Amino acid sequence: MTDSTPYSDAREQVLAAAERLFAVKGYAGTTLRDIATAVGIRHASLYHHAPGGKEELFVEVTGRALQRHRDGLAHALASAPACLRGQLYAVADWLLAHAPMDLIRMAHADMPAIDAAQADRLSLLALESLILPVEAALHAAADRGEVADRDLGVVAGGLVGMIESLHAIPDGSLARQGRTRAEFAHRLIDVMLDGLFVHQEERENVAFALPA
Amino acid sequence: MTDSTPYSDAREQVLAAAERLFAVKGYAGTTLRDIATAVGIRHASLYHHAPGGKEELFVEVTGRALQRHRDGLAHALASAPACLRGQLYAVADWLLAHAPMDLIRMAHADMPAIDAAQADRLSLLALESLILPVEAALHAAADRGEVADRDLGVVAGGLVGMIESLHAIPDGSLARQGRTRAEFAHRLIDVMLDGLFVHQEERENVAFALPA
DNA sequence: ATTATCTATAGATCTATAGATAATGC
DNA sequence: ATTATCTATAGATCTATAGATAATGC
Repeated sequence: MTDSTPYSDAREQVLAAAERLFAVKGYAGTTLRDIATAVGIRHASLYHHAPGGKEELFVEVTGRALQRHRDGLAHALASAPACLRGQLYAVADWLLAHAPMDLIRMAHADMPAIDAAQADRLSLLALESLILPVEAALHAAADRGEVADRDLGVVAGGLVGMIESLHAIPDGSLARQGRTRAEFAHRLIDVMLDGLFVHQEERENVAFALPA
Repeated sequence: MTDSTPYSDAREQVLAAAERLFAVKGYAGTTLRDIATAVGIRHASLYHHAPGGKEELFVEVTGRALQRHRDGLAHALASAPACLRGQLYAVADWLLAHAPMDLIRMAHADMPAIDAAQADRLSLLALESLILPVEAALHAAADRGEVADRDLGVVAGGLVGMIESLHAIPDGSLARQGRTRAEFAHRLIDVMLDGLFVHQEERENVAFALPA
C-alpha cells in the first residue's frame, strides 16, 4: 500500500482499530481501552506507538482517513463514466463502502475537544477531501453544459451529507428490505439530477394508465 | 407552554440544558457536570430531578425533543402553502431553527450506550418524528400529481439528512458569506424538486447568452 | 412539610507514566 | 540492540449515593 513503510505492522493494526472506532463512536465515545481491546493488547502499550496519547491517535487517524477519502474519491471520479450521473454513483459507492464521516459530530463534538490548530487543519482537510472533489465534478459538468452553474459548493455539500446520512439506516433494516445503501444513494442522485417533479410526458403516461 | 405543568421550573431548566448538550455533544460527550454547570448547580443535585441519573436524563430529553419535532413538523407542514415546495421549505426552516439531530451519531454511538428497549423505542420515535411527516407530505404531493410516487421513504430520509447536514457548516463560515443555512436548504430543495440538469429552455438561453 | 440544593465521599473508569519483561532483527 | 508489550500505579474525572442544609409554599 505505502511506498516506504515507516510503520510496523503492529502500529498499523493500532491505527486501523483507532480509525474505525473514532469514526463510528467519535472522540469522546472511544476509550484507549476500546482501541487496545480491539487490537488485543493492554492500553498502556498504545503509548509506545503514539506517545501523544489519545489526541495524537485521533488526529493522526482522522487525518489519514480524510486523505484516503480524498485520494479514493479522486480515483473513483477519474475511473467513472464521463457523465455526471456515473461520477456521482461512484462517489456514493466509495463513501458507503467506508466508515461514516459524521460531519455534524466532527464539527460540534470532536473538533472542540482537541487542540484548536489541529482542529482547524482537520476541518479544512475534511472540506478539501470530501466536498471539493464533488464540487469540482459538478463544475466540470457545468462546463460541459450538463447542469446549471449555480451554488455548486452547497450542492456538493448537500450531496455528501445526504449520502453519508444513509449510514444511519440500520443494517437489519436494509437486510429486511433486501436493499443496499448504494441503491438508495443512486436513487437519491437520480432525484438530484432529474428532479422529483413529474415531467410532462410521464404525467401523461400516468393519466393514460388510470382507468378513467 | 404546557397545559398542566407537572414539572417545576428548576427541573425544566435542567431538562433544557441536558437536551441542548446531549443534542450537540452526544451521550458520551456530555457529562453530568456539564449539565449542572450550564444550569448553575452542583452535579449531585441533578439526581433530585432525575433519580435514574444520566441515562434517564438522556432518554427523557431525547424523547421529548423528538416529540417536539414531530409536533413542530406537523404544524409547519399544516401552516405551509399547499404546494410541496413551500412545505419542504417549512420543514427545513423548522429543522434548522433547532439543535442538530445527528442520526448517524444516534444510531452508532448514543443508542448502543443505553438500555436496548429504550434505544429501540427512541429509534422508532426518531423515524416517526423526523422522516414519516416528510414522507407523508411527499405522498400527498404524489396524490396531487406533483411528483412521481417512487421511493418516497428514501427520498424523505435523504432530504432530512441533507438538511440536517447543513448544521455542520460553522456559524463563522455562514457569517463570512452572509448566507443562512435556511437559504442553502431552500436551494437544495429546489434542486431536489427541479433537478440539476439544465432544462431545454434554460440551456437555449445559456447558448444565446454566449458570444459565439 | 415539601422541594431543592449542598457537602462529602465511594467506587468505577480513564488517561498517562515508569520501569520491567519479552520478542525480534542483526 | 531495538522494538513491542507487560505490570503497577498515579492522578483526574465521572457517575452515583447518603445525609445535611437551605429555600419555598401552605
